[in-house]
Amino acid sequence: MPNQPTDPTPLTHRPRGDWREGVLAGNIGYLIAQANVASTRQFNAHIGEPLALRPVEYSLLMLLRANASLTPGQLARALVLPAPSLTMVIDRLQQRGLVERVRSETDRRSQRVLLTADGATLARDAEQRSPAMHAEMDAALTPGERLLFTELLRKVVEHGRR
Amino acid sequence: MPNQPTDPTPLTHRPRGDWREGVLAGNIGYLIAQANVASTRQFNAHIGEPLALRPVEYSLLMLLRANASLTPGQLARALVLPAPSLTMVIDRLQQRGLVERVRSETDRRSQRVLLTADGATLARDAEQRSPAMHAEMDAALTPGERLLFTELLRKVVEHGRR
DNA sequence: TATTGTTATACTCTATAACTATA
DNA sequence: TATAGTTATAGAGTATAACAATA
Repeated sequence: MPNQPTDPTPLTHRPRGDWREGVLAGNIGYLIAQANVASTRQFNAHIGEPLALRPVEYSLLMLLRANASLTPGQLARALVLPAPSLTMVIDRLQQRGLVERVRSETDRRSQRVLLTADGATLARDAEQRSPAMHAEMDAALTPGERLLFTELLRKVVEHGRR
Repeated sequence: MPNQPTDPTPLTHRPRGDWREGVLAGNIGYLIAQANVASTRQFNAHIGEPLALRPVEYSLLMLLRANASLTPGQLARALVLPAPSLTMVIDRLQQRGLVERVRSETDRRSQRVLLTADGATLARDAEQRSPAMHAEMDAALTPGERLLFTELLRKVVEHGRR
């Protein structure tokens, strides 16, 4: 639980360094964007740079690890990415030999994306690095807070989906 | 408080639509990125499109509303933006007549950025639209959850700063 | 020499529209 | 006509290095 000492100064007037945040202090969108910067930095340090994976590439590998194979359409929806962007992501991963595309026999328009052996190895490696990445985030939160935070994020994401 | 009915299915194996999230379900970075997409959409609907303001431009105006004037250096640090990016943001706002740059008399290298009359009017308008924007986010959270969420985000951001 | 801010440039990310091929 | 996916293209965001002016 967040258990701040009660500071009578309104959040909007509390100085952070040499400036005041004003209404931004309570602005969820602003805070989410800032948190996104921080967590992206942590991702890059622990997974992105060592394995040469971008956040979206990592997410895609994790999805294929959990689902064996998915269509580009499913991946686009899961990652909230427009289809053309997804095509490029898959192209890159395919060029690196991490995923392959297999055309459906029954409907030759559609295809399934799946991990190659190399892709599965890299995905496993990436997954094993997750605890180290989370350890850094966990330094900011107690275990209880972290669980709470995850649930609240899930609610916001779920509600924001359309 | 998040008060989920206890579902014995592990988070990683719960299907969302026609796929499973796997380890991403508990991945804070992934959730933050998704939440960022949702909140950016809400920002654009309520403030960004009606007032032709990008998120960073809105943030900058709110900071100037709270601080009267700031140097580009302070703004860059506050917005976690590299200096050249900030230059371009200020350029745009200046061309629209929303902010102006004033050179310091004592140290002619530095300058102060401040709102013009038009900028102050637009900033006030933008601030008045915030409640409507937050109302949408609030539909996903109870008032208590929202406060909690804000505090947790602040902790993560604070800790991720460097 | 160090600092403030800008210019130039490149690279990534994202979004839209138009297209191909199947159905 | 509708759907799955791709190509082409443009715009926005972000990062780095080199520079000008001032201290």
